[in-house]
Amino acid sequence: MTRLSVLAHALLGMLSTGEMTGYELTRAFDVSLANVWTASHSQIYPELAKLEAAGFIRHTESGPRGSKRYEATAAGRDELRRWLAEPPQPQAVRSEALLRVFFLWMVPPEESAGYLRRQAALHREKLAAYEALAQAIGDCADGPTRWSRISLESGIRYERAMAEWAEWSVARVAPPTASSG
Amino acid sequence: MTRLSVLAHALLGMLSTGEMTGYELTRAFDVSLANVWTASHSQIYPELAKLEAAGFIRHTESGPRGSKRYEATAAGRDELRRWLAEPPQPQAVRSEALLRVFFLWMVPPEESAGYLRRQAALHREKLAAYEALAQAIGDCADGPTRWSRISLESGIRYERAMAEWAEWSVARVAPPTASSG
DNA sequence: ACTGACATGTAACTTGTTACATGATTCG
DNA sequence: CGAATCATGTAACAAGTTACATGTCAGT
Repeated sequence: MTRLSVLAHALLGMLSTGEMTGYELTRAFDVSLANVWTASHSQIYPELAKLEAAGFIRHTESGPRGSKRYEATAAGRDELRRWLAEPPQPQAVRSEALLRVFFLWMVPPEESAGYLRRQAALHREKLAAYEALAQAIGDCADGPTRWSRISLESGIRYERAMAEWAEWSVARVAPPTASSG
Repeated sequence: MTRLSVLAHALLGMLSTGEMTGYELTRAFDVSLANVWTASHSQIYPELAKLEAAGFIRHTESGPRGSKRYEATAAGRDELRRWLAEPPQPQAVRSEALLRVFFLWMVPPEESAGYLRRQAALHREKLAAYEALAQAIGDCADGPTRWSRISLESGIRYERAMAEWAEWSVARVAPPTASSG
C-alpha cells in the first residue's frame, strides 16, 4: 500500500473512536459525518479489507448476521496521528453550483434571480437543520463530541455565509424597484 | 454520449463566452475559474474532442503551433442553458480539512490549536488575495464580468467565514488565560 | 409468508491525478 | 543555441458512483 486515501483515514478515525461494523460506518457517513465527508458502502467494505491487510485495523468478534466489528490497532492510531500532523495544503475547489453562477449571464435576469433564490433557500434550510442539531447537542466540552460540535459550527457558518451571499446576489441582479419597496 | 460531465459544461460555458484554445482553457482553470472549478490539461483535451464529436463545439482556424481555436455551436449553447435550468440538488460534502478537525481529539491541545491556527492563516491569506482582486476589478455591472464578480464575492464570504470559524475554534480549544490576557 | 432493516460484498463505469511524451516558437 | 513558454496529446492509476447480487433476522 503506497499511501492511504482520505477515506482510509476517515475509517481509521472512526475506528479509533470505538469498535464499529462496516454497516455502522456506512450509516455514520450518512449522519454524523455527512457534513464533513461522504462515502458509500461499496467504497467502505473494500477499503476496510485493505486497512486490515495493512495491519491498521483488526476485526474482533463476528456478530449475528455475518457482521464484523472492526477496531483500530496501535499502528492505525499512529498513522492517524501522523496524518493529523501533516501540513495542510490548499485544496482544489470544485463547486458545480458556483460554476453555474459563472455562466448565468447566458440566461435572462428572471431566470438567474430564480436560480440564486433557490440557492439561498437551500442554504437557509441546511442552516436551520444544523442550528437545530447544535441546539440539541448543547455546549459539550468533552472528548470527540466537542470536536464534532466544532465541525458542526463550521457547517453553520458556511451555510449562513452562502445564504447571505445568495441573497446579496439576488439584490445585485434584480434590485428592488421603487414600486416594490 | 450518455450525459455531459460538469467539466464538459464548464468548457461549453467558456467557449460560449468566446473562442479559445485548449491551452487557454487550461490557463483559465488556473486563474479566473480557480475559485470555482479546477481541471488539468490532460482532462481538458480529451473532453474537447468528445464535445466536438457530439457537435457541441467546433474548431475554427488552426493557429501558429498546431493550436486549435474552439467555439460553442448553437447546440452547445442550448445544452448549456438546459444545464443552467436544471433544479439544483444538494451536493456531497468532502472536506479533508474538516475531517481532520473531526479527529483532533486524538492529539494534544497544543497540536490541535496549532492546526486550527494554520487553517485560519490559510483562509486569511486567500481572503486577502480575493479582496485585492475584487478591488482591482471594481464594480462592474456588464455581462460575464458581472457574474465573475458575484462568484468572487462567494469566495470572499467563504474565506472570511472559515477564517472566523477557525479563530473561534482556537479560542474554544485554548481559552486565553488570565495571565495571557 | 412477507416486508423491512441489517449486513456484506463485486462489477462496470466515470472522473480526476500524475507522469510520460513530443514538438513549435520566441526571447535573450 | 539554450531556456521558457506555447501547445497538444496519451497512459497508468486512484477515487468515487451506480447497479448488481446475496443472504440474515425481527416483527407483523
